[in-house]
Amino acid sequence: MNTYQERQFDALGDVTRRALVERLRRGPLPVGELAQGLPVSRPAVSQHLRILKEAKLVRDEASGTRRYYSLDPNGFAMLRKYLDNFWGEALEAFQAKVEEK
Amino acid sequence: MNTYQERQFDALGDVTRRALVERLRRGPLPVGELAQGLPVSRPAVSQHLRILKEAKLVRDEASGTRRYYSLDPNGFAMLRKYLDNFWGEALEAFQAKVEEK
DNA sequence: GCTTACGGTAAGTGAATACTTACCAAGAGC
DNA sequence: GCTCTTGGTAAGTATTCACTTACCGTAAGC
Repeated sequence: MNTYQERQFDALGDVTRRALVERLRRGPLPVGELAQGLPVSRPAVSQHLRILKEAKLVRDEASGTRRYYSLDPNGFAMLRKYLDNFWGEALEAFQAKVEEK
Repeated sequence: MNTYQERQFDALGDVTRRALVERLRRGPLPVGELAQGLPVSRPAVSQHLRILKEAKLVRDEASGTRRYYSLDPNGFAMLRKYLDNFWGEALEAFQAKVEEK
C-alpha cells in the first residue's frame, strides 16, 4: 500500500469527510454550500477539504470569490485499482483455503 | 451509506488495522502471530480485531486455546458493492458535467 | 490437579485530531 | 476606492481514540 492509498483510507475514515464526498457525488459545489446543513462550522469544512485534496479525492477550481470542489476521478481510480487487486488476490486465496478444508 | 459501511470506513481509517487486514490476505492467523512484528502490544491487536469484527471485515474461529482470524468475504463484498455503485453513479455524472462545459 | 499458553477485558494515560473563534486575503459590484 | 462576499489560515481547546499494564478465563499437556 503506497502513501496515497494510506492517505485516502485515512481521509475516508471520518464521518464529516464522508459526508462531503457524498455531497459531491451530484457534482461540484462551492465551500459555502458544502458547509450548509453540516453540523460543523465552515472553517472546519475547509480543513476537511484540504485533507481530501491531499489524498487526491477532491479537486478545487476557483471561480471569482467562490471555489468549487469536485470529486477527483484520478484519485478514485487509484483507490479502485488497489481494491480490485486486493479482492482479486486475497479473496481467491481465501476461498481456496475454505474449500480445501 | 448504511451503518455497516460507516463502520467499515472507520475501521479502515487506521494504520494498524490496515496492517492487520494486509496480513490476513494470505490466510487465517491466530492473534499471537498477527501481533508478531507489529509495533504495538497484543492487547492492542485484540482491540483492533474487535473493531474489524464489528465492521464485518474479519471473522474469528476458536481452535483450542488459539483463535484464528480471517477476512470476512461477506463484509468485503458489501463494501465492494457500495463502491461499485458509487463509482458507477457519481463518476459518470461527473464526466457528464465535465464534457458539457 | 497444576502449570503453561493463548487471548479477551478493564482501567487509566497520552497523543492525535476534529472543532471553535478570530483574523486576513482576494475578487466582484456599486 | 469602498464594501460585501467568499473562503483559507492561525491559535487554542476539547474530545476522541489508540495504547499500555494488570488481570482474568479457558483449553491443553504433563
